[in-house]
Amino acid sequence: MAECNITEHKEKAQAIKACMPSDEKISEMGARFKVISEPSRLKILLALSCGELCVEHLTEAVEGNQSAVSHQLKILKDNKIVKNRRNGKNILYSVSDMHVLTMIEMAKEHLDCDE
Amino acid sequence: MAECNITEHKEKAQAIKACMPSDEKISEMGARFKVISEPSRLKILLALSCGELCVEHLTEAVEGNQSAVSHQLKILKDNKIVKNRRNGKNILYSVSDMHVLTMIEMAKEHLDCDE
DNA sequence: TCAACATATGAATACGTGTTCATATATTTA
DNA sequence: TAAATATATGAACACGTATTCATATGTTGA
Repeated sequence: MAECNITEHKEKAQAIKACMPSDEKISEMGARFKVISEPSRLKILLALSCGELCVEHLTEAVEGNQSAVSHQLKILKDNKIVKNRRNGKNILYSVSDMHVLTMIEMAKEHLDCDE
Repeated sequence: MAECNITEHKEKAQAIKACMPSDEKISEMGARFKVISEPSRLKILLALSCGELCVEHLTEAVEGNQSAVSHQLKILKDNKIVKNRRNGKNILYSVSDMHVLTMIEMAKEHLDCDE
């Protein structure tokens, strides 16, 4: 974070406003977190972190139903967090954004510490 | 992540199911991301990352209204992401969970790379 | 104790979104 | 080409939740 070391209290708010990212950038950051905040999507990503999977096996792995998984995969794909490729009748999905996996891993470890 | 290197495709789903965290743990992880996914809360945390602030100045820094900021602060506090202390008429808030700041910082840097 | 200030909170509203059901699209096999 | 299989998608519904408004609570100073 940029430096915001002001002495005056009232000016502090102004200084912070000045170094605050744009609303657009904040929205983008939030969107990123929101995508991985939904348990159903998180579960899908945890499954895909083990490697490429077709929708059928993925659905089985997360114990969901096919339609719901497809809907969530679309959201993940639109957000460029997963990618897919066709293989015969199947479409194989895999994680394309390793950065989110890192964050998920961090969150997981953080929880492990608490217990 | 645990090892999931199976050769058989169908068994893969079973293996992934076996090493999948519990639904409860997944929900907790998701909740953690959800708290910092809302732009208004993200903005508050970015402001507080510069140091302790009272509600009034915080409200000014994020250009919000007092009630909305208070509501979001309650959510952040309930989730143990911020803490507060009274100082005369004012209540000063600060970040208590440095781990989320790290993740926010990561997300911010990741965005900076794309542009 | 009263007035002024700072913060919190309850209720109402509006809005986004995850799930489900039904169905469409696409690919392979017979 | 028809049937079977795999995946995607649109619409309806249900649900959570952020914001706003009005007001309550708590603190200080006169």
